Amino acid sequence: MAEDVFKALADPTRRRILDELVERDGQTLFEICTRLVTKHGLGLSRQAISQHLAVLESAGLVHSRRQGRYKFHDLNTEPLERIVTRWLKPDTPEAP
Amino acid sequence: MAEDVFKALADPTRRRILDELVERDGQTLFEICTRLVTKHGLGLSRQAISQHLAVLESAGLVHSRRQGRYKFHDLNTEPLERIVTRWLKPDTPEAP
DNA sequence: TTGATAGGCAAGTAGCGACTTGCCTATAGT
DNA sequence: ACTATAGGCAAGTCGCTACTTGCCTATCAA
Repeated sequence: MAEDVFKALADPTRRRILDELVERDGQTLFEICTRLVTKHGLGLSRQAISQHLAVLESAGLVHSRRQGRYKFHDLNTEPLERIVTRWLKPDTPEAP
Repeated sequence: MAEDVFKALADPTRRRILDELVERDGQTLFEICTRLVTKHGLGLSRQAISQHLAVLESAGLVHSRRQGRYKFHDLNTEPLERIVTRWLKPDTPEAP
């Protein structure tokens, strides 16, 4: 649903997670945690990030694949392209 | 800020308002109210819509011009185009 | 001027959402 | 078998936000 995508994008931490995944796909929960802490100084618990990833996944923005005791997360930009074109009129002038 | 744009888009009622404005620009508060009620069956007070319009306006998604006792609202899609390209890699394959 | 229309301001309420804490499961290494 | 690592589940707290209610201002028509 578009509803889930918009709600997923509403949170700044979740957008940061997408930022990290667009840099490198296939990161685990712990990798994302340490990245958010070191690079952005966010002091969040592991569960907070886990819940954010669940929201992103149910919105279709992130796919995950389990492998042993690791769970790798991949970015999926497909839902992003759909939602915004909703309000872009077909005659909207493109940047020349 | 992108923050304001994402938060503005997070609410389904505000997205409906954008839907109405993309159909016809320059609507007043009362026009938007009656449209939301009749077309979508939303039972919202006038102030609720007014507050939603304020959020959309401070996000830059809606511009308003006062004229006498009327206030006309216009859609502005410019912020929309910026926000999503953030996660679209340059090598993202376009639909052929 | 009076009444009706279009809109604004402010306080209060209720529910959702982000985050934490505590405990539990499963896989890997030794 | 035992320990450490990677992750999950569930309940509880707290703050934000959507919405309402009540009252006030400004413009237009008669």
